[in-house]
Amino acid sequence: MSSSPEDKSPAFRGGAAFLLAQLGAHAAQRFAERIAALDLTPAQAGLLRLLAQTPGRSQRELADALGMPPSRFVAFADGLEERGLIERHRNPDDRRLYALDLSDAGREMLARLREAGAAHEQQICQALSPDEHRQLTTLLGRLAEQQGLAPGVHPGYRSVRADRPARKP
Amino acid sequence: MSSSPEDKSPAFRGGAAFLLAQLGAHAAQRFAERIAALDLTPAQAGLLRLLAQTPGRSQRELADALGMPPSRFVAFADGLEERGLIERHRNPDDRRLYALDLSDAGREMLARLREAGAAHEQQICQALSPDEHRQLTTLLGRLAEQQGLAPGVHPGYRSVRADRPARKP
DNA sequence: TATTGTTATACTCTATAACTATA
DNA sequence: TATAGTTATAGAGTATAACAATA
Repeated sequence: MSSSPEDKSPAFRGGAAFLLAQLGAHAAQRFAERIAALDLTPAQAGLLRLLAQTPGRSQRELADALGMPPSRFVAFADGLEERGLIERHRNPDDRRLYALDLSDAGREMLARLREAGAAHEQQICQALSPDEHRQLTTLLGRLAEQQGLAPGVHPGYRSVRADRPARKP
Repeated sequence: MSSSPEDKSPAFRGGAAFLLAQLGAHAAQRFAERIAALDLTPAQAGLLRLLAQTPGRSQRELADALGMPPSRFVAFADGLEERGLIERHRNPDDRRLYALDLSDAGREMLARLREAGAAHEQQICQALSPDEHRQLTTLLGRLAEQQGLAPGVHPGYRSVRADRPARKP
């Protein structure tokens, strides 16, 4: 059996950058499947977390933060408002602006979202010891910081159906 | 200034799973930008690598490996064949099947692709020391193996325009 | 009858560009 | 005039399902 120059033990799986892309897509997909039980997409979860962090932001700000055009944000926010998870308040000082906030139901949903996130973290990292898990988190955090990535958002939020598990016919 | 229970030094960026999704999307995007100079998409690069690894596979096999429906694979392979990077050979034993292979030009392109991959690896991991870089690769490899990910392919290949940098109007 | 490759079509998602209301 | 939010629309990308050739 021949062996390429890339063939290292135990099995060559590509460099760190490729593994990041592969594992990142995998992790995002699994998370999407998990929160589908809460009837949420990753982008919706991202908005809820964003509103918990900084309440009262305008739709334009939030759309920018999520990387989606304002026109798409409208229907996106509509869905969450109809389900009673977020509230739109008119800004009395500038009546063009909405201030978006979490409702009580939204805060409850966020708590369930955090549980899902913790379970997800364990599922993805189950191959590692607690010490290795911490090492990995530290290394990844340094990479993210150096690459200039904003905490809490990732490009997958741009898509409405970002790795949605299934589709109803 | 208040501090949430998640707020650890130096700045809370989420768990390892979130960082994986974030960095993975980022790495995939940067790689796409880089190989756009070769006029290749990530999925096209994936096919070239797949053919280098195992030549002569049928379109159906390759479509399955890339996670795309056979119907879409046709136009996908057409593009690479027209550019002279791959060749379709009829299988004499079973005339329904094509055997796809790299052309000489395809092999040259693959060499440039490997250079791009190495530069990409350095760009993404520049925050780490050589030793940390190895640690990270090892940890990620263990994660990928435990999660059952096939070496060399990732779900982003499913999309034709997977994180393509720009679009011509 | 089953399978490979292919084409056609209908459908979803999307950005772009108007439009309104406020400033 | 400029900006926040909204709506409409045309275009791109997609899966599904039919199709032809071969087994």
